[in-house]
Amino acid sequence: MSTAARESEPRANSIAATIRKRGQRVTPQRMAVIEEFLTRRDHPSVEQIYRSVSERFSMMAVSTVYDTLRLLVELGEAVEVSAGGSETRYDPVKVDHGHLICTQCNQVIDLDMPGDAEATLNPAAVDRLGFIAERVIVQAYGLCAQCRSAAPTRTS
Amino acid sequence: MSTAARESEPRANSIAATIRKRGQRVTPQRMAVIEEFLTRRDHPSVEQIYRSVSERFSMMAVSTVYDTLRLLVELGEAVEVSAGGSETRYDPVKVDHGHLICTQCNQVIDLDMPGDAEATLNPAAVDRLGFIAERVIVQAYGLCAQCRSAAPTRTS
DNA sequence: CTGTGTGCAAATTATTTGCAACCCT
DNA sequence: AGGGTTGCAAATAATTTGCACACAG
Repeated sequence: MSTAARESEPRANSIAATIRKRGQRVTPQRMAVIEEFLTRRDHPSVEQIYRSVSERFSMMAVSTVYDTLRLLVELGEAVEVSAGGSETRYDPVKVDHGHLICTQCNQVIDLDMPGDAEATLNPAAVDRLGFIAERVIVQAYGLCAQCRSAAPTRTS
Repeated sequence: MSTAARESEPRANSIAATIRKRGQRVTPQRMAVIEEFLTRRDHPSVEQIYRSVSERFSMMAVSTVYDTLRLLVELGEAVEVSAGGSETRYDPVKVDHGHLICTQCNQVIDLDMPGDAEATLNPAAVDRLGFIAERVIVQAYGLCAQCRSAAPTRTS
C-alpha cells in the first residue's frame, strides 16, 4: 500500500464513522470514492475520480461520484474549487489555505495562508448583511511557472 | 433611460474603444451583451443575460453571450464567480471586493474588502512557486439573511 | 414487512467547437 | 478578391433528477 493511502486511512475511517452517525450508509461505492479522493495529491475533478475508481471497481456511476463528493462537502471534508468556469475540482485539504489557479492549464496549486482567512473578510460588514460565513476561500488567478515560460507575456 | 444605464455608458464606450484598438469589432450583439452586463446590479449568469438581451434583440445565440463574456474577462472588465459548482456567474465590479455566496439560494453578494486582497496572499510563497497572480478573489460560502431565517440552524 | 437511503440511467443544463457568412482592407 | 473575425447551430461535456432496488429496523 502506498504511503499516501496509508496516511489517508485514519481520516477515511473517521469520515465513515461520521456518515454512520448521521444514519447514512457506508457503501463500497462511497468508500471507493472517498479513498480515491483522499489519496490524490492533486485537485481531482469528478471525471478524474470516476475514471480511476471505475478501473478498480466497475459498479460505479458518475452521478454516484457527484453524490459522494457533495456529501463530503456537506461534512466539511472537501471544498469545491472552480477552475476557470469549467469543470469543478475538489480539494481535500482541511487546514486553511488558498488556491492559485492557472488560467492557461487550469491546474490548481495549494498555497499556505499566513494568517486566518476569515480575518481578511471585514466581519463587521458581513454581520451587517446578516450573512453567516462558514468557509472563506482565497483564490488567485494567473499563470503558473510552466505556462508562463510556454507563453510568456508579450515583451516586444 | 434608467440611471444605471446612463451610468454604465462611459464604461461601455471605453470597452468598445479597447475592443477596436485590439483590431476586433464592436458588433450590435456584443454591445447588447456588454450593456446588459454593465447595467445589472446582480451577478448575472449567461442564461440570464441571454434571456433579457434576446427579448430586445432577437439575433442572438447563447454562445455569443459566452464569447462576449469571455472577451470581457480577458479585458479585465469581468470576473467569473462560481456559485456552488453549477452555473458560472459574472461580476462587472472593478474595485477590489469579495463575494459572499449563499449555499442555499446561490445568490452572490458583494462585500467591500478592507485592504488589499493581494496582501492576504503570502506573496513570497507565490513567487517561490513561480506563479504570477493577476487577480485575487476572496469568497465566503455560507447562508444569506433570507435563507437563514427560512431554514435556521437546528437548535433543538 | 416497511420506510428510508442508495446508485444509477436517463434527462437536463451548461459550455465548446467548427464552420458559413461577413466585414474591412 | 483575401484574410481575419464573428455569430450561430450543432456537438459535447457537466450536472441533476427520478425511480427501482437494497438494507436496517
